[in-house]
Amino acid sequence: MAISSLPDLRALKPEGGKRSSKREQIVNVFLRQEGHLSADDLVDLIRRDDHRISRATVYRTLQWMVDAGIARKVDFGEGRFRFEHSYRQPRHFHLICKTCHRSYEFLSSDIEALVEEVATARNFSPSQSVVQIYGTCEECKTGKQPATGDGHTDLVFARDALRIAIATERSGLEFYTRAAKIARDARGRKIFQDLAAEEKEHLATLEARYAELLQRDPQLESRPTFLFFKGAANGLFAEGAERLTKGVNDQQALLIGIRCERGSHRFFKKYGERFEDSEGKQVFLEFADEEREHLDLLVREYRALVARQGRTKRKRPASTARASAR
Amino acid sequence: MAISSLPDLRALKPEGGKRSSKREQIVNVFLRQEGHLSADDLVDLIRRDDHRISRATVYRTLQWMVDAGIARKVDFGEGRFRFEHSYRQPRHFHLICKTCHRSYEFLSSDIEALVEEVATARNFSPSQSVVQIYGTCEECKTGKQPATGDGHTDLVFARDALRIAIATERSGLEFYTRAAKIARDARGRKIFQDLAAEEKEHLATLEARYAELLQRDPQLESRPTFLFFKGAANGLFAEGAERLTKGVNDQQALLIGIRCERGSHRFFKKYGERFEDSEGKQVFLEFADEEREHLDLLVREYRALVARQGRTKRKRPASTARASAR
DNA sequence: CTAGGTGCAAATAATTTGCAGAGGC
DNA sequence: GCCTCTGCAAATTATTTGCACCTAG
Repeated sequence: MAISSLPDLRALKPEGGKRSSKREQIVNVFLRQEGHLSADDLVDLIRRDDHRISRATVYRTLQWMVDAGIARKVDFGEGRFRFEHSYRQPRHFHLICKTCHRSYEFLSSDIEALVEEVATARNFSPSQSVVQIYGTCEECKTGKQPATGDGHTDLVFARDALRIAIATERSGLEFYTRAAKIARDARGRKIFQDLAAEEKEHLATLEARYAELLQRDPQLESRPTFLFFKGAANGLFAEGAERLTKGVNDQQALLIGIRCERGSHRFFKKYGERFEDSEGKQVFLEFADEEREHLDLLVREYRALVARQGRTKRKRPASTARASAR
Repeated sequence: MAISSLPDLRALKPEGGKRSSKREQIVNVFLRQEGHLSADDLVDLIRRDDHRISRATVYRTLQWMVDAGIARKVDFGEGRFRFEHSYRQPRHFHLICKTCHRSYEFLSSDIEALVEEVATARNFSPSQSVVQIYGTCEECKTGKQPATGDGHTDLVFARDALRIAIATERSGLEFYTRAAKIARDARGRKIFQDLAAEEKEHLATLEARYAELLQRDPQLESRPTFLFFKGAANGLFAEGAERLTKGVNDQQALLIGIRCERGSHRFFKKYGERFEDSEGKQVFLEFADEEREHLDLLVREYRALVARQGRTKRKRPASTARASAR
């Protein structure tokens, strides 16, 4: 939850309003806090520094922050609102402990997808969704402190992004290795071998980056998952790799690869774009680019293959012509 | 949302409190309404009949209803609570229109499962979860009335239960038909054929019931989905049926069948148990029983097969012995 | 000088509570 | 008669607003 480096407030949408020491003071105190503050919590905090500040100003500043996109108003059903900063904080869901009233954040690409589906089925245009799981947290159940406190979300997010990227890379490596093995055409085999080599190299890079991340926070690995995504379990290429059996020819293998790379590229791009500037975002976007390159390579190769076959055989069937189009 | 037949209030947890005309009046008006009422809405409604009723009494009665389990307090982030009756109403999620402030209900077994997973991963004991999708509803976007109003949830729920049951039955029929085709042993083939016949018969029953349901509400089929469940799309046996290829022997086929029936039985039982008495609940529970019988039959057959093989061959391998245990 | 920021106190809005009277058992 | 329900008015809680004053640009 903590913000590793405070945002530059001067750069942060100063539109509409003149500089005011009070407002800046409130914003600074707010951003320095972690967790979900109620207006009252914030008033108390501010009054430690300066007890000549009015409740109304705090409310007004909170509203200003929400409008400026610095803060988000969240409702935990307590009969009052709480505020969380949105700077570097992606939209997320909450686990809310009814005993200690603390709340924990998580993100689930899977739940998001289902929510999207439900909305579509009902012809509903969703603008925002709330997922709140009420219950009892581990601490309140067992009485003991959980091993991992509120780690820096930034790092945890980067960790989860890297884990997904690594799983995808591993399944990609498996995929291209298999593809190279069953390839019939020398040229096709070369492509798959090259891609396998590239995946291997990239995998090493990602793993190094992961190790480097762990060094920055020794407990990082034991912190709970923040970003849930089922596709990560076996990697996004796992299904494709499974389909690569002896009977598959080069063209089919290319098509399966294209489908996997496309899915992967889309996932990483979509997620990368959603976040504020952060290490995790960077991981997502870099990976998306990587996948994009592979995708382009495969598509080029596929087209070349089809063209060669067109010269040899009669002509390519309409269906594969369609499939080769982006 | 409408209650087809009003519950018998006298039977409804009258514990703790004497009969009071005012309370009964309020409860009756509340239960007659559909949708999500705010305390104020209810006060207005009550005052149409009797304007000598105090706001405080309405609040007290609402609280009483929540305690008695007749009503649920829901928070749509408006800064005040709304109330919905829980009689015959399973816990559900909401789509909330920010324009017209209406809300629509849905249930998603899939989202529930993911929520459960997240909670488990975080060692969190969930007691309740809130899923709210905010946005714009179809009416507010297009301006025209949606074809289907607020249908009786009871009927829609029964419809969805039947749809899932039918899809499962269809995939079950497909599964047993295939299994009978590839069975090597005459006895195994007989079992699969019998089950296929049974599925066919049961399928006809379910379809008749579905048709009967449609007659009760001619628009029923066009009402939006209430219960979302991915497994329904192809039926719970679809995956199993796919695995039934030539290479599969009778023992393996039985195992796959057992796995499918078990999954199916569990799903229907779990869902059936969650709801208040209703047609949908009945559909779920009856189906669960049916699957349970099939499951038992398959398990018996599997054991018999293993025993026979044990006499013929050396001895059964440990792994299959384990698999045959419930 | 002037628009916007700030404090204070009063206003709202939803909901709860204290208390005295009313009514069922 | 007792115990609970009920109405009324006052209290509480979270938040907003009116208004006069203040301050940076």
